Amino acid sequence: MNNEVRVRFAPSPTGYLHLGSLRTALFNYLFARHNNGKFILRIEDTDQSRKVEGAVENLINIFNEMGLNFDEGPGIGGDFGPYFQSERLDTYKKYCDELLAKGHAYYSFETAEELEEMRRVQLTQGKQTMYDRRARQLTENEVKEKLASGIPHVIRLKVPLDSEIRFTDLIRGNVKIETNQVDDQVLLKSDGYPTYHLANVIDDHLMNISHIIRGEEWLTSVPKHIILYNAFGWKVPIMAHVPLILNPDKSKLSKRQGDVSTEDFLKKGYLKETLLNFMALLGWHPGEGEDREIFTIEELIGLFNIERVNSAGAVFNIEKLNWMNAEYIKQYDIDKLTELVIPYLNAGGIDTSDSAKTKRVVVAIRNYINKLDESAEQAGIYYKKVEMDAAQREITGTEISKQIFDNLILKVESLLEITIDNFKPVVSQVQKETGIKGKDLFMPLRLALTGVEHGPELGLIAYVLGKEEVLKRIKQVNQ
RNA sequence: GGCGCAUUAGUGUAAUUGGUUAACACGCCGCCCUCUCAAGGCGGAAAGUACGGGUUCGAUCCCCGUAUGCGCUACCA
Repeated sequence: MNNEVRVRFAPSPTGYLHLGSLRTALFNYLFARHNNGKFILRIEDTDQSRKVEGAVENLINIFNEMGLNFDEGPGIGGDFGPYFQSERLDTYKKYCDELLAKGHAYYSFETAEELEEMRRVQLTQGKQTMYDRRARQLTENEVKEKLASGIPHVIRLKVPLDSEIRFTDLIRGNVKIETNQVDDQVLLKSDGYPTYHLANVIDDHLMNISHIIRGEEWLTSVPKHIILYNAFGWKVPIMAHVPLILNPDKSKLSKRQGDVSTEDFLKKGYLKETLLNFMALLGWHPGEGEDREIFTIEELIGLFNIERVNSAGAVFNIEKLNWMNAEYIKQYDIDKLTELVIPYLNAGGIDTSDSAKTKRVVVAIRNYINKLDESAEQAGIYYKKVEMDAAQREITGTEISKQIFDNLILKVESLLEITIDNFKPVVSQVQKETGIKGKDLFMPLRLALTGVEHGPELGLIAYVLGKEEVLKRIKQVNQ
């Protein structure tokens, strides 16, 4: 027996990665890495009606992009494959037969309509809606006959009655549920595919999963799983059910109220570092005395502790996400950032072939954007032609303006080049020498350089345009 | 309806597992910087810990009840 930590992320391939799933996966990842364990991907594709083409490839791509690497899974390999549940049907069948043989499961032959009718009646009687376990009454011969005549059937879990299941959740503590509340869950569907509950338990056991970290929506089905583990005589993995992520109105985070897919956030220009950092802190905190909120993934791994995950749902606050993303953008390595920004610039119709200028532009705009898709808009001013209307031309044409321009031209010409912070002192110098200050000084300059009355600080603009262009633009206005 | 889980400023969280003026961050407001817009700096408003009972010398923290929210209640996961 070894104590290796092995956790899994087990999504059903729905076509995109929900933020809630990303966080669940992240918690699994952090937990695995923190404990030098293994992080496994298993695809739960047992619902044939919900199959989505290309979903698995897409999923794996996103994880690669996010830098969350699996140790085992589809396309990666591992000793416990296959990692698609749809390829493990024989295994489920075999274990289901074992359950049948041991009397922990039974055949059931109701049609969908019969079940619906049963539920309808229960509802009108104000009773709990669950399978009334009627097929438990079938005699051995009746079952044999029905089987022989080819009536479609499912196999159900024979839940032990009048007892109680207790378990400990790493996040929630002790939970207790009476078995009479537990449905005789279908284990094997009439199409021969297992339900989540059966496949999940068998795979977690066979794949040596030590800890199950998954969404809160599974909490109430834990008793079914425990009954199964017990029926097989298997050890129950340690459980941790993480809280849900909520919309601002506290409902479960859903597509109706905005984007929920990780891909969408990436597309808008939220950095993967931001997303990881932010999602980790949504419902988790490293503990007392820690006021930082910006963490690298390595730091998160070092700090992570599943027991410190909060047990209440957390509202997804996009304002704070924006703030954090802006923080990352401001600190990011400039070359890497430039590389990331270029596609957004191009998408906005900006030509980035002058790579030196592009980099200067990124330096200039990084303090002004929350996410990368705002880049083109912010950068526009650096690529726009100077066009002034009559009123603006009047400002740049005054005697005062001419004085400023003449003075400035000489100074700029003597500069080797305009750097990020040497233009401002030059303007101050002009101010001293001409006695012109404030708006009178800056507005003519701003207009001459950009043709616009608002914008980033002049020093930045001059830096991006460069010495040559600055002189050219001022001289053009100063004719 | 039944069962389960949750509940600290608008939001995310903290509070040495009973003793603090209940802290930090986002957001908001104001001031400073300043040609403008951001960024940055400084400051402020904002919860008496859902409510009601206990236990205790003392409860955000432990127990019970109520309310509210959410989850589950499928041959979906």
